[in-house]
Amino acid sequence: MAIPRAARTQRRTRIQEEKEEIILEAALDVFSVSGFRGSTIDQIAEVAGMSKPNLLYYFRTKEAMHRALIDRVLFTWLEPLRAFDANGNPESEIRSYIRRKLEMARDFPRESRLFANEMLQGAPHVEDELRGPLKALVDEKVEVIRAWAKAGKIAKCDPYHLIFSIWSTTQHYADFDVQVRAVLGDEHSGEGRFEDAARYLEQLFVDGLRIRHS
Amino acid sequence: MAIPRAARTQRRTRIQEEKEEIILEAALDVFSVSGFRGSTIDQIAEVAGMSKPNLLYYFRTKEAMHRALIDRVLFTWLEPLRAFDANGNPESEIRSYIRRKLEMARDFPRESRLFANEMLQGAPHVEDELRGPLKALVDEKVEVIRAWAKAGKIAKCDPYHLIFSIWSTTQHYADFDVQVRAVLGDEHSGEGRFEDAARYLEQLFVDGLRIRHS
DNA sequence: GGATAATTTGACCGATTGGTAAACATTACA
DNA sequence: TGTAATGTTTACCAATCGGTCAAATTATCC
Repeated sequence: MAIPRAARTQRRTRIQEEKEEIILEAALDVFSVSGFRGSTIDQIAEVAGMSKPNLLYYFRTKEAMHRALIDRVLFTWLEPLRAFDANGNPESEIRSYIRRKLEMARDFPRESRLFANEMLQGAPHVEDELRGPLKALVDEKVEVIRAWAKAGKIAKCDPYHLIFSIWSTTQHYADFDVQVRAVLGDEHSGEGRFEDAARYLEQLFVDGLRIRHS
Repeated sequence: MAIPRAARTQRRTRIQEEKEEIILEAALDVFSVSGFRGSTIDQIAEVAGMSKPNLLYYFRTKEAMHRALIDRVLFTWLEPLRAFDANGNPESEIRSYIRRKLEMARDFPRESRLFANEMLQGAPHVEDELRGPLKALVDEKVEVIRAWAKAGKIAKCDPYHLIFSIWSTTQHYADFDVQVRAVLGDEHSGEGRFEDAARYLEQLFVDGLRIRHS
């Protein structure tokens, strides 16, 4: 008789690690496109290449799968912000933060969409994490930016909205990928568009559009 | 015997207009949160306060409801970009475009989320509209911006990515509303946050962060 | 007021949903 | 190699899904 997963206290088997990895990979495929409600265990099972009961042997509910996925993604997702260094100089820190976020949008678009889906639905599964760890981390970095502004190294601006604007502009290339491709047309939708985006965004944040006042 | 909706050629009844309005309103509530796949006709029927068969009397399928909703939203959603005037001066045009988009995020968050949900799912219902009318409109405005850059009124930059960045930064306040509230905390989540966002974004796009090169 | 068309609903359908039970197969380990 | 634990599958369940049907109700118009 198999022991229900939640009751296991022993170390995880090799097979467990492998299969759980495969399942989470498949779940990411499905959840990131259809959101929690719109995804079905059958879909995930098919992508994972195993039967539904087998899948439910490793994760007892659809919720548990989603939970495990969110937990894993949330940590790595905040890595770039964590790397934001108070001792660095504003220009290089902001430039590299934009670069890193953009790289994540390019290399982990499914993770970005999973998160976006969760936000659109009102964050029913992660609101605590948002109000807790996320807010704490942002508050910390906000102080860094405020200090820069106070020291005259950067224009006075609302640091919260500055962070929001970096998040939104970079994640846009993952979450709204279809729209970006459609608007740019097939000829400009190659991988070069991330380089274009990086160049534009760095310019925007560092220099603005340098609009001539008339 | 009732005449199937699609076959009707006569003018629409008063009741038809009212009920279709109620249904689309309810459908917007539901679809904008859960996306197409994640929403059910029963949910919409309950929000609309009528029985499921009654709802299906006005829209024969879930698809038809979604379609009608998307069609209605798409048009008004592009209104701000259409208003973008080639003859205006760059600063006021960009400022007011940002303002208008931000107002839409504030006043029509459900419409924004409906659209975002559709994008996340790969735009299965609207890809044609993106590649057609949307791209055409953007291309037109891109030429305006290019002309401004050529005339030296504005910094040289990729106009496509400029438009993307205005879209993403403004819509962020509708689509990621939960996150914005969580990070700002309850004390700064009042209606004033839209004024703060507008001030910050206008500054960003017009002047940038004026980072001192070190 | 009566006929006729438009609207509304309860009962129902087959398919799909999340999840279970138990038999069966495989692995790890003494 | 035997055996106990782990892993997998087939068959199935009640609930919900999108949607139909026919009967009942209501609005419209002469």
